[in-house]
Amino acid sequence: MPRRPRASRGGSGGEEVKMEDFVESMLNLGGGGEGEESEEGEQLPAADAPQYKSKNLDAERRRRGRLNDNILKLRAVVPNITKMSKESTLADAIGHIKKLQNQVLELQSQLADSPGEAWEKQGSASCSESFAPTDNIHYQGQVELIPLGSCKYNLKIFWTKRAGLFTKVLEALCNYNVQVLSLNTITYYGYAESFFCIEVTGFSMSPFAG
Amino acid sequence: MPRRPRASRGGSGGEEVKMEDFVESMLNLGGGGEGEESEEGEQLPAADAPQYKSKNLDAERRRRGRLNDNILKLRAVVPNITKMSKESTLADAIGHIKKLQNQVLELQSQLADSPGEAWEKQGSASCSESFAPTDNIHYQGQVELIPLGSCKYNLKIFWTKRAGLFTKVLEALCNYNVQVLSLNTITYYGYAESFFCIEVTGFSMSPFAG
DNA sequence: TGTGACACGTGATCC
DNA sequence: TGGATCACGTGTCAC
Repeated sequence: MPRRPRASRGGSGGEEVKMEDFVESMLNLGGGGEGEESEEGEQLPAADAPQYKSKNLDAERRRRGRLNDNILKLRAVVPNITKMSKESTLADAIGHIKKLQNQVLELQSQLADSPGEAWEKQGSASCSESFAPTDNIHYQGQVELIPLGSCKYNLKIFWTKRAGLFTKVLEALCNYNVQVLSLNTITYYGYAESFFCIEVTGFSMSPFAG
Repeated sequence: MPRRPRASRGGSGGEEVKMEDFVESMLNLGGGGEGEESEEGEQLPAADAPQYKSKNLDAERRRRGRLNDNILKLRAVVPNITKMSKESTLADAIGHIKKLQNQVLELQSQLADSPGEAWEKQGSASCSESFAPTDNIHYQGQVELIPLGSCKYNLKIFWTKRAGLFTKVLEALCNYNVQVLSLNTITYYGYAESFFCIEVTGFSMSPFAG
């Protein structure tokens, strides 16, 4: 029986007065106050008293209104509402939040997947948040080179999208006898980030080195 | 005053009995039931009556418990809890759902972003759901070519990731005098999808065509 | 008929 | 000391 933390037991003798107020207000509400004070009048003569409002009656009303407003707003942003009840609304909101979080994780893992299959192990920070285009950082170009093995590197280039720029980068790579093993490019709002997994060889079988 | 739809005014004469039950239960609760039935005994002699429970007392308790459980679970899945209150919990949940939905939309637009800046207008279906790696469809390779203008195309290739394969594709493009204007590649769980924006020219200034 | 969901006003508690 | 929040038991409505 963990409930019922009532029964403060130790207050002054004023409890009966409060109880009487409570009973009176309940009777007033039950009677409605229209015209049938006949039965109530004989029980409690203060039937025409000005309602004996509790201290926090309207505050509690406001609080309930805010809570219900939030329940309504929550019901507005959750697409799959199974039942029009508070409990179902909360349960659906919980399920929707979990589904959205899984979706975000999946999309981020798809975006963050890199050619070297071990990009994070190289110490490069995961860039889930810094990718937001609302960051007011203006890059003209940013290059990062991370050695992987003997001749392998991860090349990370951040730039502003421009037609023909990608070809120039490939040209430059070819000039250094670089072979592109794999490549990821993410473009968003005029920016682009490319992750090359490259291998530097003394010679090249590809016609690019011609 | 839109509230207070009470005062049904029209019930039978059994209202006093219900009110008495209510008052009695309130008094019993107020006393706590430990040992000080002295004052209550003189007010209502039915202090040892079996509580005169309302019809739906425990049902209401169960309902409240479920609601609070859901509030707790909701508070568990929302990361940014500003205040430990029901209202703030709901408000934070609403904000979190909105943030997650915006994040999902942004990530999906990043994934669906294509070099031609108008990939969707070419009739290619938006692939937010079919990208899920849990789809048990095994591709050996899939190529799609969508004409954009006079000499421009969108080339869409779906393959299984393999080292050196990307170089072979670039070789093939070079053999057709194709210039890569821009490129998006998304890799996930061993699969890769590349979106080329290419231009076919009779000659090429890039060294690839050598 | 009765069962569940709600709104209501209250007392208690925390700051 | 008030203001805010909460749990409580009730009456009422709908199915």
